[in-house]
Amino acid sequence: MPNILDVAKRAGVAPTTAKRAIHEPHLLKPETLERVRQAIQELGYEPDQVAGGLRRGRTQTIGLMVGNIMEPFFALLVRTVAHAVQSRGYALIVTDNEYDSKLELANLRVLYGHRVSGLIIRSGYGESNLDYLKRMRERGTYVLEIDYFYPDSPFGHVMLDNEGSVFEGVRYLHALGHRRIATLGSYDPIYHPEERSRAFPKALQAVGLPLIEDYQRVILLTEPEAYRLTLELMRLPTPPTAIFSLNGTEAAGAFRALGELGLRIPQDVSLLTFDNYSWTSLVTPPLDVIEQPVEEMGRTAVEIVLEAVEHQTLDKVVRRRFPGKLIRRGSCGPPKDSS
Amino acid sequence: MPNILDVAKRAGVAPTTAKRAIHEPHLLKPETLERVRQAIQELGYEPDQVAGGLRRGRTQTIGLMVGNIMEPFFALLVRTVAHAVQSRGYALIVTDNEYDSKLELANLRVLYGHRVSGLIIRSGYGESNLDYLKRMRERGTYVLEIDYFYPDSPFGHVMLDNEGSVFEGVRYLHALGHRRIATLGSYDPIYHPEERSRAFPKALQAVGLPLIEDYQRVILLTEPEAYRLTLELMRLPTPPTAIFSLNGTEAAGAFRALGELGLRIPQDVSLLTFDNYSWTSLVTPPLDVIEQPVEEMGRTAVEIVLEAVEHQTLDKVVRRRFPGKLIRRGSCGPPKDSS
DNA sequence: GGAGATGATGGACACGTGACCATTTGGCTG
DNA sequence: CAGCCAAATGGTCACGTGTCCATCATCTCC
Repeated sequence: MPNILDVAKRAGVAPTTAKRAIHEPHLLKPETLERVRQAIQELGYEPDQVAGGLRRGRTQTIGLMVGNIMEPFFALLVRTVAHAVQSRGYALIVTDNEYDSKLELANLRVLYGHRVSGLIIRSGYGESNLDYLKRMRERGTYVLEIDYFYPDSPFGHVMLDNEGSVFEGVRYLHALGHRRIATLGSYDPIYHPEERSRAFPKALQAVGLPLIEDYQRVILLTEPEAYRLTLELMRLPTPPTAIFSLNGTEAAGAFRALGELGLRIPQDVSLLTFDNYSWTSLVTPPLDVIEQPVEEMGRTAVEIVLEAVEHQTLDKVVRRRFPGKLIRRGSCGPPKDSS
Repeated sequence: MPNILDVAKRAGVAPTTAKRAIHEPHLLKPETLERVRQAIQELGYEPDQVAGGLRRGRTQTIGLMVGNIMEPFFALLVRTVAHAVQSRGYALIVTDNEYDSKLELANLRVLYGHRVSGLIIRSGYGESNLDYLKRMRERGTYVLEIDYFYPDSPFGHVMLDNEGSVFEGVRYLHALGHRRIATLGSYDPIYHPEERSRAFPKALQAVGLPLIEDYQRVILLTEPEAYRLTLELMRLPTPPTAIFSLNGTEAAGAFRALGELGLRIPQDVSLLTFDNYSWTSLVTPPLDVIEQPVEEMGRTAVEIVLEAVEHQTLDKVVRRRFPGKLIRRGSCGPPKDSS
């Protein structure tokens, strides 16, 4: 593996001059520059980011921790972030936490060990790793939360306008005539500290609807739990006339459950969900969704992180909100009986 | 950021002793070991992988290059590989090539710059980066191909048994009575050098069916191209009675096209596809698929790579094939007219 | 033509670790 | 208690780069 010394020797210049050909080529005489460039070419030299990272104190590396790479929301986020950092010459180390704070801590250690310059994190619930994140920042990593943030978090974040989107969804269903609306999972300060479920009661209040206690259940926002909860809800003596799924993963479980119960959408029950996953437009009927601008959020996150990293303003706190977009396709309609 | 020297000082031992507490704790007196461990704890010391990587000549890092992270096949692969390498103390750098060899080369450079110990790559088509990969191997990176491999590749690979799976799919459709079967994309040595499309004519021959030239079109295996090709095929004077989609991304385009044409599955046309993507079981009818054991393939790839890395047997070539699994759900049936 | 400014190039060192070799300590034997 | 050996601990240096400071050549100006 040739290094910069080999390049210098071959070009007949001092190591410093060779390095300058890479970082400050304008300082060199064109003729010298050309000689060095040729030597680089001939040897196939490529700078060792590891050595550079050691000297610099941080690597040209960004960490991205998501909830679960399999969820299309995160897959798209990974892709967008990967492209954005690559175009700036950084590499992306990807991990997930499966919403588990122990696994999260283990993976944070790995990222810290690799001295990532920046970290974009979708933290899990449960016991907080905020202390560890703070220490990472003290030691040179810029931290930005995405999609969720810890209460009292000292870090910036990039988020959907969850409250506004829930309000919009509830207004939409209310306008269609629905009076009995259920979300798939309700708020809980510890197990489910999520903005969407938290906003739901407020949204009902805003349109003058009561919160139906029977529909309130704390669950994980996964497909199997959403499946079970949907079955339970629809078997109640007075089932909801509309189901509001809090993410696209839940929606798959709900859709499956409704299908198995033989309920027609939207005649028997309306279904609205967050996340415009591609399958939602393939099923019958295609689903009404609230789309998140995932790519814009990802690119913004990278900009914030790299800006802070390159100016070494690690304490800068940036908070950005993005609006959701309601897409109507036909899975929501007036309720059967306006009881 | 405390380093091992700070730890040594605090524990009142020499640096070497402190290092041994991490790598060879059995050499230390239990009492000394305890003192060092306490110092590590108190300082919150964590080894600098960058410095270690420099000294060692390679980092505890594996590169994974996929075609497109958004495709569920690759998303699942990323997740599996990430978990597998993390459990062995490695970090994963993820990139994609969008099946474009120029982007691929740019990203390979990034990976090489970071001195990854191993590389798992799903290469794109077109101009080959084989030379660059060979140079990476010469310089210490173990290379393993996955899902596709270059003709004359000197590297090992982990692959589906594509030919066997295509044979199984064709036998299945033939047994149902189909005589006019089309794949979504046919073989081309340069633009589409893919095992599945290549195996298709042989499979037809094996069951005694002729290859219908009218159905042979070279396309990229993407959703929009599959959508267009499906429209074209079904508008032919003598359209196919069964469509064999070569991957799950194509299947979405085909399904959409068939829906727009008002064709009923499987009464008017049967649809069979590679990849058991989750949406395929949600649509009406649920699709018959050939499932790949993605997770097993990912874990196997990691095992092969880490084994070679840790024993520094970079020239070892391992080739593994995994069988596909046909799952029947109802999207394939007898053709309308057995003409 | 000499002083000073500018352009162009060179040399030395530190980043934190792992590998290797050197030294000290303690226990046992005769 | 000397001698020896193993156990335990210590010291030194190189990995390849980025940064800082130093040197040398050339040009300008009065």
